Order: sequence, then structure tokens, then C-alpha cells
Amino acid sequence: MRAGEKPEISQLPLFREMGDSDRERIFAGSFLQVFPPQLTLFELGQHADFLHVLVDGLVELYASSAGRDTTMRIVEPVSSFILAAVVTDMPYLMSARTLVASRILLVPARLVREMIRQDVSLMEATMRELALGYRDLVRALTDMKLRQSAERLGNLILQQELRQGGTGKVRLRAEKRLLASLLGMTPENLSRAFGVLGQHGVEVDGAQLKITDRAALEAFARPDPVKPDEH
Amino acid sequence: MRAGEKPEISQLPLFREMGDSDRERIFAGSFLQVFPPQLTLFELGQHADFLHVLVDGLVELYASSAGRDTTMRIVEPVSSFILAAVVTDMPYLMSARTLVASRILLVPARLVREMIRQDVSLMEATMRELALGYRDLVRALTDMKLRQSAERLGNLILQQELRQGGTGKVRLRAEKRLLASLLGMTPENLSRAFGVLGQHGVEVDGAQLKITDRAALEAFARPDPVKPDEH
DNA sequence: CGAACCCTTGATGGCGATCAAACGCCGTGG
DNA sequence: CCACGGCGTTTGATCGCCATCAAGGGTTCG
Repeated sequence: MRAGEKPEISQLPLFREMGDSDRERIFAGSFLQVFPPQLTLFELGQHADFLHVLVDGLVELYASSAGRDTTMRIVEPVSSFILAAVVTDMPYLMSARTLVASRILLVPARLVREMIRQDVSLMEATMRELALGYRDLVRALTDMKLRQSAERLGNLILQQELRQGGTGKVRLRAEKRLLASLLGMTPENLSRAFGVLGQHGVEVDGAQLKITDRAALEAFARPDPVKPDEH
Repeated sequence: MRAGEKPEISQLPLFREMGDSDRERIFAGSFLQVFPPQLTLFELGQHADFLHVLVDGLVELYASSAGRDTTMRIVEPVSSFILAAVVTDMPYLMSARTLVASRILLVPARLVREMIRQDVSLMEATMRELALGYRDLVRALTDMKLRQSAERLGNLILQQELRQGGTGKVRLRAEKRLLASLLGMTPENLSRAFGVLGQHGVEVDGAQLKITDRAALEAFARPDPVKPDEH
């Protein structure tokens, strides 16, 4: 591991509060590996051997059934993923692939579970991480069940705008076909959904969006009364 | 609290492993309360003041947005609910109402968080509970995104059959309109979905179902390769 | 006995998927 | 430097799943 990236990983909510020596032990037992784009990291059903920490790059978590597949989460650096499978020592429920060349820290699942038992701060951080992830999924599920596609897109735009500084401008980082899959629709319908939002306060120019009428957009998208949690 | 129900609550995965005296402290600080049917226990957006443990009865967790609402989970005794909101000290993301008269143990959220910090076994159980809940939600979300309604119903029947002993018979405990909401469809379409499953190995007689051709049902519903976790 | 309420069945309509084709961007290779 | 090909995106046409609207049958409870 290069010296420069340890601090970044150490600042992860998951590892931030734990003891320094314990954290060193985790790093010592882990592997930092580089993966090319479009590489499958693991597949649904496999036993969870490693906690993954994306240090650099972009990773897609997806699920598939009956030939179809759907994006569950887009992982941006620096963050960990598939913590729940590691904690429970159970098979992955999602598959993962790199979208671009990525550097990933692989922490042996056995080591994670061992350290959790030894370091209460790590256990507490894990518990918190899982609770926040749980809440994210509750939001995602209600979104899918209660809103139609253009409304889901509208809400995503509102959230992204907040996370990107609240300037009224939003830059889409992922490809639109990926965004469509994340939102549970086809690329064709995503395109049409952008068209719909054009009449509700959103201006689209490629990957660059502008909210021209926030009130109109919120009236259309009906954002949740409870704002997304801070991680 | 009556003497007879303490053992049952004590056997909850959440409280099972913790120290006896700590558990007594939790019970001492909690309230066992009886609620009539159809009573709203709390609503989405409210601050999470209590961890709830359903001792007896039936509770529905649901979310609503824009006039519509959808069932997120049907809670059967004995189990706890809204643990994630309590742990994170954040507002509820779901509302809850009793379906029938119910007895519920209300544990002050502040007390839960305090005891978690003091009792590592309780923290570990909480962590595990959240991880399993997380995985349940991943399954629910992929189900919603990848399968159409009759397939979702088929999978639910297969799971229930397993949980009810694998005898080929399934008894539906909840009303069908509730089941429909849980599956993300209307009562009308649930009715039609049962009709469809009639051609795929399922026999319906009111709330009593029989799987007459498991292979056909599985071919139709394509159950997940990873079976539901044991809690 | 009647009034809800749940479940079912039928008819219709809308959202979103699928199929198809054209456009623009970008990298490669001539 | 330009032509070509591939891929992502957009737009249009059609189809299918599911929601909605409507009505009738059965059960429960006052």
C-alpha cells in the first residue's frame, strides 16, 4: 500500500474510531490490488471471503435473476462494500464489477470478524454502518414501490444536487444506461424521463443538469420528508 | 410485565446473549403496553423514542408518499422492529400500526443505546440483527426490480412453505389485501396472480394453498440461488 | 337482516418494456 | 486527416403488465 492512501482509508467511518494498532493489524493482513475495467470481482452466491474497500476507481454492485440484471449501488471511493455478508459469514447477495480501473483493498473476512470481536470501536462503527445502510435500502425500496420512474429520477437529481453543494447544478458521474438500471428502468425510458422533467424545472445538457425551478421539481418528485442520512 | 412472557422476550436473538443483569435493567426501564387493532403506533418522520418488541398480536410497517402507501413488513411475535432508527437516533422511515390487538414492549431508545455501549454481547447481537435485516432488504429490492408480480407471489409461497415445515401446504396468515401491498401490487392483481399460479403448480382454496407441482412453480418463479437467511 | 368489507372477475387505460432506427461522439486504422 | 465502426443516447412505434374503474358474490358482524 502506498503511504499516501493510508490516511484516506483510515478516515473511513468504519475504521476511523478504532485503535491505531488494531487498524495497523487490519492493513497488515490485507491486500491492495489493482483491477482493470469491466472485471467481475465476485458473484452472487459465492462465499464472502473479503471485505472490499474501494480506494480508487468505480464499482457497480448488481443483482441478476433470470437473465435480467439490475444495478443495486454504485460505489465511489473511498468506501467499503458488502459489509453485511462479511459480518454474517454468508454468501454474497450481489455481484460486483469494476466500471473503470480500480484499486481495492481486500480485507479477509475472517480477519474482519476477528477484529470486530476485539475492538469495540470497530464493532460500534460496523453497527452504525449497517444501520445507515439499512435505512438507505428502506428508502430505495419505498422509492421503487411508491414512485413512478420520472419521479424517481427527479428525486435522485434533488439528492445529487444537495450532495454536490446545492448550487443548482448537477453533474452526472455515471453513464446514463447505468443510472437507468439503478433507477429500475430502461435507458430508453430514462431518456424520456429527462424529457418529462424538462417541464418540471430541470434543464438537461448531456451529463450536465441544471435545476431551473426547484419548487416545480419538488412538487413533481415529492421528495421524502426525511432527508437522506449523513454517513 | 407478566412472568410468563419474560422468557420469550429473553429468547429473542437481540437479547439472548446479553448479561442477565443488563437484560433486567432493560426490562425494568421499559413499558409493556396493550394496543387495540388498527392503532397507529408511530409515523414516518417522527423521532425514534422507543425500540418496539411485539410480544403478542400483529403489526404492519408501512411507508407512504403522495397519498399512496405500501406495506414494508408484517411483524409477527416475538420480534423487535425499527432497530435501525433507534441505533442511529434518527427519525423513523416507516409508520407502524397494529393489525389486531397487540402487546408491545416499549424500550426507551436512549436506554437501548446506553445498554449497547455497556454490553458487548448486546452490541454484537444488534450488529448481527442489522446485517440480517440489511440482507432481507437487498432481497426485497431485487425481487421488486427483477421479477413481475406473479413471480413475486410464487417466491413468497415457496418461502412460506419452507418456513411452515415443507409439507407442501401453506396457510396465508395475513389478509390478501395486505399481502398484495407487501408484494407491491393491488388486491385485484394479486387475485389474478393466484389465477396464473394455478397453471404453475399451485392450488388455491381461500387462505389455504397447496403446492401440487414444486418443479413447475420453481421453474416459473425462479427462486434466488441464495436461500433466505435464518434469523 | 342488512351493511360493511374482502375477494373476485371483467373492461379499460396508462406506464414502462421492447423493438427499431437514426444521431452523435470517439477511438481506430487506413 | 479523414473514413469507418462501435457504442451510448435519443426518438418513434408497438406491446404487455399492471392500475384503475366497475360490478357482483361471499362472509362477518352489528
